[in-house]
Parts: sequence; structure tokens; C-alpha cells
Amino acid sequence: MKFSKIPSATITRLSLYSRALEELLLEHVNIIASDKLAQKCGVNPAQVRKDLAYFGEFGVRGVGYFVKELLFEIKKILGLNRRWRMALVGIGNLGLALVAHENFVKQGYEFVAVFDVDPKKVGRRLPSGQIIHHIDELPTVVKEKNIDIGVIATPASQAQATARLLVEAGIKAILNFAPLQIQMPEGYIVENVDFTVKLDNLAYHLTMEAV
Amino acid sequence: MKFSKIPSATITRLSLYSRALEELLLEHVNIIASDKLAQKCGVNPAQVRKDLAYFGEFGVRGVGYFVKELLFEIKKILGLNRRWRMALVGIGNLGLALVAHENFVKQGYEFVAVFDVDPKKVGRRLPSGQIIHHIDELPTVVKEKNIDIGVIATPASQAQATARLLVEAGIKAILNFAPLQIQMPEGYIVENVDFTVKLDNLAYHLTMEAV
DNA sequence: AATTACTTGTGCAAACAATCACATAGCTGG
DNA sequence: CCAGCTATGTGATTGTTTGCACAAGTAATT
Repeated sequence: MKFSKIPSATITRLSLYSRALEELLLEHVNIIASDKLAQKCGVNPAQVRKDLAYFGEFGVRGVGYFVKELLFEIKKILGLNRRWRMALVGIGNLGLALVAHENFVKQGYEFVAVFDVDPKKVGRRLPSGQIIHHIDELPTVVKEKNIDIGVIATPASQAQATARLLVEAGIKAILNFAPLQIQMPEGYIVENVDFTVKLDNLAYHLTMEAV
Repeated sequence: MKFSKIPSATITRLSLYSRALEELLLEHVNIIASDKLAQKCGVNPAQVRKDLAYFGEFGVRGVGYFVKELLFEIKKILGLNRRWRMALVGIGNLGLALVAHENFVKQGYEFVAVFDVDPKKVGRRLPSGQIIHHIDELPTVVKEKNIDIGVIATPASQAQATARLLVEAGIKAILNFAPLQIQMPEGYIVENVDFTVKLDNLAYHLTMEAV
């Protein structure tokens, strides 16, 4: 499969399609056309078809897509036909909210280990069951528990060091909630979840509009 | 100013530059070249210069950019030279984490009103000071308190209805944390903060790499 | 004053992404 | 079994974004 030829925006949209299909499935909709799906996801219908075309022919001409089948295929493409084991670093307000978030588990993502530096927190058990490890135990625990993805919810000041630690422990993919750009070696991936950048976008648009 | 000609990616990067410059200011760095700034933000140096060129000439050839001055200009462009008043809807784990997040206030964003539907929560006062209003009071409170930005942290099932409520109350910009695409009338803006989409990206890359 | 070293600002080309528009294929009804 | 209808899959087109490469401007040094 030609990995490099697929636009990253396509992957993001596949994720949206998957979510929309999941919803349709609950509503017992069996068949959906690219128009409808596109509308639900706020994109162009041709875009939907082209995105899917990168990976195969999943529709039936004159009919549309079978919801269940398409969902299955998209999940396979994205790698959602398995469970992913995550480690969380930083048990502040945000960290706690993330661990408690049910959507993750529903989607196949699971926090199997959590870490913090604060001695007052280490050793305590979270409502969701995990025991808080000290960050020094990260290398050992990550290997023991076969972690796939690291999630950084530390203050910005400690985020880069945390990333290095995760990388050294063999983790290839990081979801970063700290407000800074993390530097990573070639071949590793970071995705940033950046509230303030999004807010700045809103502020800019509101400011422009007012001019 | 030609609003429409500026790439949205540029705005997002300006936000990153702003943050990097803020950091440099704390480190008492006076002057910075586009290389260094670019590296700090993980982009191409020419990109930095081009992004800035949309708005004016802020640098000195042969020298670089004065950190303080450039930061001031970028903040002016983004509309960060004022305070923004936000309303939060949905006081779950995530909502609580957001209200407690100090970075917002530091950047000029402030939660001046919070709402929920749960009668058990309504009337209580948060550690950060706000009293939880019932969602029915939203139209009144939003107008009274001159809210600029609405933040949705409700379950997905209630997000679209919440958005409509915010729009009807006169709010033009929404930050959405619920995992779905919100439909908005022309001229309104939504920014989505979407954890699971980001995770799906990571899952995809890990899956591909393994092939 | 001329030379050197440096870094911005920008025209241009290349890469990438989104959209249009239509040929193609499947289904339905007569 | 054919005609008409519908919605996919995709070649062509348009538009957008990025990055290179260099002219232009500044400062420091001789």
C-alpha cells in the first residue's frame, strides 16, 4: 500500500466518516450515499468518494455504501480493529479528565498505565482503577505493559523531557496536550491537541470580522 | 486587510510563533532569526518569513526580529491584545479541567460563565469562583456578561443543540470538544478539539509502519 | 569607502489538495 | 431484456500551500 501518497487530511476525514457511520449504525441506517455522509461530516461529496478510493472500491454504483461494511473497512484502514494500549503522563486536572473519558475505551483506546512526579500522588489508585506510578518507573512499566501510545498531559516545562523518556522506552507515537511543539527523532509521530491555538484562531476571526 | 487571502494554516502558525516568542522573552532573548524561530516551532524558515509578510515587514535584514516587538505585532494580528470572555457549557470532568486550566487566563481568555443541565450541579460554586447556571439561563446570561466565545464540553448527543443555543444568544465563535461535526450557519466559526481523531491518526501511522 | 557576513522579503516553481463533471455500473420496472 | 434512474469512481482542472533561491538591505570590519 502506498503509504506516502495518501494525504494526511484524508486520514483525519476517515476518522470523521468512521464516527458518522457508527452513529448511522445505531440509527439502523443500512445504506448511505456519499452526499449524505459528506453533509454529516461537513465535506464535499466528491471528497468522500476520493478519500475512499485511495483504499479500494467500497460502494455500489446507483446505490451507495453499506454502512456496516464501510465502517468495517474504514476501521481496518485506520487500525481500529484492535485495542491500543496507552500510557498517560501527568495526573493533573486534564489528566484525570482524560482517564475518566469513556469515549476512549469505546473506541478501543485504553489507559493501561499512568505516571506522575508528585510523591503525594504516586501510589494512589484512580477511580478508573489504575495505580499512579512514579515517572522513574516509566521505562520498566512501558515495556512490561506493551504500551503503544504515550499521552503527555504534563505542564509545558516538562513535556519535552517526558517525550524523550517515552521515546527511549520504545514508544513510537505520542499525543501531546502540552502547549508547545515537541521535537522528535525521525520516524516518530506526535499529534498535538492544542486548545490555545484553536482559541487564537477564533480570536483572529472575531477580530477580522469586526474590522 | 485582505482577510480571505490569508491561509488558515498561517494563523495557526502565528499562534505557535507567539508562544515561542513568549518563551524567548522570559529567557531574555532580544533578537531572533527566522531559522531559530522556525526550528522552535517545527516549520520551514521561509514559511515563517512568508507568514509574517502577509501582515507587514517586522524584521531587520541581516539582523533578525526583535522578540518583544514581533510578539506585540503578532498578538495584535491575532487579537490577543484584549481579553476574551468565554462561556462554558457542560461541567463534566473535561469542563472542570478546562475551567481550572491556568493557561487560558494567562493568554487573555476567561471563563466568565458556566452552564450545565444537571439540577444537582446548578447553583454550586466552582473552585475558580463561577456559579453554575442552568442552561435555560444561557440566553440571558450570555447577553448580560457580553460573552464572545462559547465552549462546548457536553456529551456529543447534546452538542448540536448547545451550539444552536449559543448561536441564538448571539455568539459568533465556538470551541467544540464534543466528538462530532457541528453544523453552523454561514458566518459563524467552530473550531474542533478532537482527541479521538488525533488518536486515530496515530493508530493509522502505527499500523502502516508495521506493514 | 569598500568588503564581507548575515538575514530578511519575495518571485517563481513545484507539490499538494479540493472540486468538477462525466463515463461507468448497478438496480428497477415494464 | 431494455430503458431510465441513480450514485459511484475517476480523469481533468482549478486552487492553495509550501519551499527554493536570490535580490535587497543592514551591520561590522578593514
